[in-house]
Amino acid sequence: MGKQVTEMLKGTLEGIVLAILSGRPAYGYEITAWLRDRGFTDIAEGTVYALLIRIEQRGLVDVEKVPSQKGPPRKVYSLNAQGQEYLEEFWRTWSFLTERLEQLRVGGR
Amino acid sequence: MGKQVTEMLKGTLEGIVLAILSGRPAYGYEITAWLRDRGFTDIAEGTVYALLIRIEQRGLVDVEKVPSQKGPPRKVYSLNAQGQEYLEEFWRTWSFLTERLEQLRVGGR
DNA sequence: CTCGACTATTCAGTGTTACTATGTACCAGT
DNA sequence: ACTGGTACATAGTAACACTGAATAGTCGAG
Repeated sequence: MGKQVTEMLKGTLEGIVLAILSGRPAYGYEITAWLRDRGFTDIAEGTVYALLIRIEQRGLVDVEKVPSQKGPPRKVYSLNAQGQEYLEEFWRTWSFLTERLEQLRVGGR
Repeated sequence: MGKQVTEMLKGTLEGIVLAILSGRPAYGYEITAWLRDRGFTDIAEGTVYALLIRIEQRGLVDVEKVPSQKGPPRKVYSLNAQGQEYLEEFWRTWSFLTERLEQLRVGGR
């Protein structure tokens, strides 16, 4: 991908991760793999972990340490009520943005 | 608006401004007013000017100083070929992002 | 049993971007 | 002159993603 995506991801990557977690609990390595799978080829691992710590400190997710069969223990994150609320706010903001952008795209004026 | 929009705008505001300029040339004050009009209520003036200087230095726009009837001369920006190309790349990146997000929104998985 | 491969997390340092808060300057109408 | 609207610029700050590396556990191959 390119630098454009990197900058565009600011603010949205957080929503993406929260949206993933709203479907089911997940841990960092898993989320990174998921993103890579979906075409976000150059999201650094470190980025995801930093983001997870951030949303944990803001109280949007609950964390549980789960032993793994093949590696160090996983930190499994799940969306809590506050996170759910924040995610809904995220979708509203996202809708607002996409609407404006769509207008610009077709109208160009 | 809120903090969420602020972060989401990083990377997209640039595209928004370029998209505006693809419709017709415009100057900073005008662009700011346009944005405010469209609901981007708390985009600071300074932000737009800084952005314009950035894209000018990257060679995406041409600039012309035009005297104004009511104030200091305007710096009118217009999209050049390189900017057009960059804008198209922006739309591709944007499409990629919206597709993923839309999938996440409906699927939640 | 050691080495490499894969799993899994963490962290220090950097660059980009938008915000806040000013400051400068020009013009019109009173 | 003074005020208000027009128009641009800039210094300092905060947030976020990236780079690059370090740390650590498990497993299979040689």
